[in-house]
Amino acid sequence: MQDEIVKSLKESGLKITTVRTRILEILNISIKPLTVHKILSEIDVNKTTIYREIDILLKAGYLNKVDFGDGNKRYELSSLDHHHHLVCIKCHAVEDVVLKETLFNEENLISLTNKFKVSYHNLEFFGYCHNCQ
Amino acid sequence: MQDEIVKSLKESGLKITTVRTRILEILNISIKPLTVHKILSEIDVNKTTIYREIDILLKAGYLNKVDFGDGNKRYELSSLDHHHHLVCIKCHAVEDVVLKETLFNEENLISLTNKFKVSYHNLEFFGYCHNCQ
DNA sequence: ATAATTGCAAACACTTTGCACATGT
DNA sequence: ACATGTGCAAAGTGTTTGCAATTAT
Repeated sequence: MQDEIVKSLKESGLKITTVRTRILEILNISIKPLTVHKILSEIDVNKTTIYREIDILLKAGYLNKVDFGDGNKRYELSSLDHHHHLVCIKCHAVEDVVLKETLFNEENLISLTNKFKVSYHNLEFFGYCHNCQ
Repeated sequence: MQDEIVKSLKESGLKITTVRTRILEILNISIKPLTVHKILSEIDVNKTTIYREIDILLKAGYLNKVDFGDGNKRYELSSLDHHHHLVCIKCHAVEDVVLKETLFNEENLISLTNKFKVSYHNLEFFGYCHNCQ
């Protein structure tokens, strides 16, 4: 694991355990956000531990929760550049996409016209990937 | 219930039942998308019936599923104009918002550069409402 | 040494299934 | 009459809790 992350974890009062390291590794390798179920299948560990660990990593800011609206929560590293996902309705392939226009202007408009201070947003696109069209 | 909807329901082979009518009424009155739990608290009906009914109405296209990422699925009438939500992280108030720039252009770009045909998207904003800032 | 981490069993919450009965058309 | 809708009990999933044992620092 990268020295930076190790240092950051220690500063958060988090120990460098096998499970913690493996979760971060698995998410680092994965090209798409993973469910608890998937992570569990990759590590020989009790499910309670995974749920607790993900909670810790989420709260400490290492992970982002991603929701594809299918009833399964997914997680990805928060260190990735800001991006959204293209989720294929048919084969469930997931691609990343970076918007040409950010939503930053929209968020500013919302702040002015709705008197609502936007902290973050969730945006995912659903449709058919190249192979499934 | 509006004649239009009654006609539409009948054409879909769906009967005009008390439960069905009440669900549509409740969602019509509500200013925000509702959870199954909330709908159940408003109607004296078995939970199984609600789950089944929402599934039917979703598939028939009368409802949209909305996800605020808190683990609870919410539903709203699909007859509403296309809009997104501003969800307050603190008091959980929900406002509707219509973007000045649609995501239509982005979806076209995605179609060209990613060869991915977008069918729909999910977009919700999270932050602090007027009162909670 | 001691605070953080883990496993296990049990509890919880949400959702679905099978089947018999009831209702709308 | 008959297809659609409903209630009930039970089963399925995903997630959390309490507590005792273990591990990293």
